[in-house]
Amino acid sequence: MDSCDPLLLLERAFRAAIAQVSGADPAGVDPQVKASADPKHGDFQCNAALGLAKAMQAKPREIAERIVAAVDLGDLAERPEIAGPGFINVRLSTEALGRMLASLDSPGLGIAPAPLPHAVVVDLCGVNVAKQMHVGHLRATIIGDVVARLHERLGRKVWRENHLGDWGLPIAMTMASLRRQGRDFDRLTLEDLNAAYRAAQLEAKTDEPGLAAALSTHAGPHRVAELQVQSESAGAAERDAKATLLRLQSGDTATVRDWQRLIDVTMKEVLATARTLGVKLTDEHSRGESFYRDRLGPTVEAFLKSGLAKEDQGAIVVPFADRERPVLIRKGDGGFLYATTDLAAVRFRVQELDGGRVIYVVDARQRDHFKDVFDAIRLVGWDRLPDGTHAELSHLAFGSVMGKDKRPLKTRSGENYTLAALLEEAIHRGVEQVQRRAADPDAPTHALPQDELRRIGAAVGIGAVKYADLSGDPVRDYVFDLDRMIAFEGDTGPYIQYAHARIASLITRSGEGEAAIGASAFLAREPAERQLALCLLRFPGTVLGAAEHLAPQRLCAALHELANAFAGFYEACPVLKAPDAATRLARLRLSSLTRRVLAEGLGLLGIDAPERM
RNA sequence: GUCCUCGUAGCUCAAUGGAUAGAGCGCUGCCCUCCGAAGGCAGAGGUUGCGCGUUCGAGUCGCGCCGAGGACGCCA
Repeated sequence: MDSCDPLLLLERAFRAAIAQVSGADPAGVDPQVKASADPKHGDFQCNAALGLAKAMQAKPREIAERIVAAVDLGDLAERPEIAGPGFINVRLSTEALGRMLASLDSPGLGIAPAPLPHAVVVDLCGVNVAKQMHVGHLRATIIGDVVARLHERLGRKVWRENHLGDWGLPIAMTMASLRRQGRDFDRLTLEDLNAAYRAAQLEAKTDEPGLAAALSTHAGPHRVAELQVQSESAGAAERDAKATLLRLQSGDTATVRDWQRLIDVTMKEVLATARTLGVKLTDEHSRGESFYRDRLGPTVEAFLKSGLAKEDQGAIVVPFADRERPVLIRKGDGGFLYATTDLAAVRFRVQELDGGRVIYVVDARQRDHFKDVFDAIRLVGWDRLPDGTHAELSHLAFGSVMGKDKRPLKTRSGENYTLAALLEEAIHRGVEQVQRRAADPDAPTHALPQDELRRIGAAVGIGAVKYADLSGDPVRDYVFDLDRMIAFEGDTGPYIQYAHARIASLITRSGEGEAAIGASAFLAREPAERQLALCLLRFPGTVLGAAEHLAPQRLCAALHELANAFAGFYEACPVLKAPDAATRLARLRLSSLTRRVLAEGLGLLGIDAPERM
């Protein structure tokens, strides 16, 4: 089977050569082959000679000579050149480039489905029942979706787990509050739930510290009385909520029905938002906290039985050897905490979903929490898969979305932005852009009907927001700036979409059919053609690396580079006006493959790639 | 107080331990006889927060400072 990844072929060849020269076991050799940053250093370089110098007591250049003499590259490349202190520079042959491009241009685009044992579990979205989605959920949802798509593309079984906050006192409080108001549970909107949730939170604030302070500072009797009344009504609300929670836990029919109603109302809007975002998230991906309710007691029991947990000031905690802070798994009143639920969830995901890789796409502020949970899981051995191997537990931590003032994003009136409002604005801006361009009589979108323009505009607006979010290091905060995100210039989603649309348009204008283009040979002789070809051949490795390192930004950067490489090619090598028919077809084929890779890459990012825009 | 994350060009961000630290935005000057100026070419802009160490080689790894943000047992 001929690989279309030059890196793999070169690594194989150099590993053998280095083993021969150094006498080491080939399996343990790191060939240190990488793409050259500068074309004048060749297409690839092998840096292994520099590190071997000391152990072999020879000059690096001398070792490089011996590696070059030993390496068998077949017709992959000419004889490598040695440069600088001992770099080995490799320039691929035109024949090899053409052959690898042809191999890449297959239905799978060179990404071999290599289904590994065990599933991948991605915890994403993480909404709470009765709460509006906000920008924080944007990140958990779209980053999680991309991570899931990447693994699916590699042939892995992927479980998308939307771990809803659908259980516990906050939900009971909201229900109790709505019932006191005499609300009709069949006519609720998420807006209503959100208001009730906030009201319930407010009611429950006992302000006991305030009361104590008022007493100790001898505040006026009026103030003390006021605080006492507030505290008493809060106490009543809390008792009401706790009673509601008890009824829910004991399965009281009416209470359970109302609870289900709250979930339905919330999920209807969450799933609608997921559709707007182009995220693969449906009802079947919901598995909320309530799912684990019968597993919480046994979880604590298991930790107690194994001697890993102990009682401390009435609570049950799991201490760690390397830090002061223990993790609480049961409260003094017997209630469970979110760590308990997460412990039960990790166990379920590893042992019952067969998750060999369990990924939590959650806010970076919960880093310590996940460190505790994962460490506790390893202590108790619940990271062991049915076949005895250990699951990899990862927290893909992401930073906050900020406003231009570098503070958490607010609307002009100072309210928290709902995700729905944010997306609506993005779509509006995208449609505006597309309509403005369609006004140009030369634009292929000129004669398109309005609803088609709106569809394209929505793809641009949503693509802009998603790309901006995905193109940076997830752990860092970023500033939400629609003007920058939606620009057709620069490292943006619309830029890549536009590059894709332009290539599609170029191919259409050529008048050549898919069959004629596909039958042409690949030719990459000119420097700009070679650069484009090398960029294309990097794609399979990029997808693999992005999945392995949970780094969507790598894929973004690769697509941006590819779009740029195409611009360079287009500038230097006439396509439609190529010197002869064969060259014209060959360049069209290179263009066509570029378009496919861009579309595939955007697809992995969950971003639409319109043919015209 | 303890712990975690992040400090790279004016701004937003890249750079599996490799050659002269790269893009984009913004700025200056040129360039549309491939389709749609997505851009191309040239230029200005850097002590990679500071110091010490490991290494043939450090923006990258280790230690210590400085700065910003965050998390810290009975909320989730």
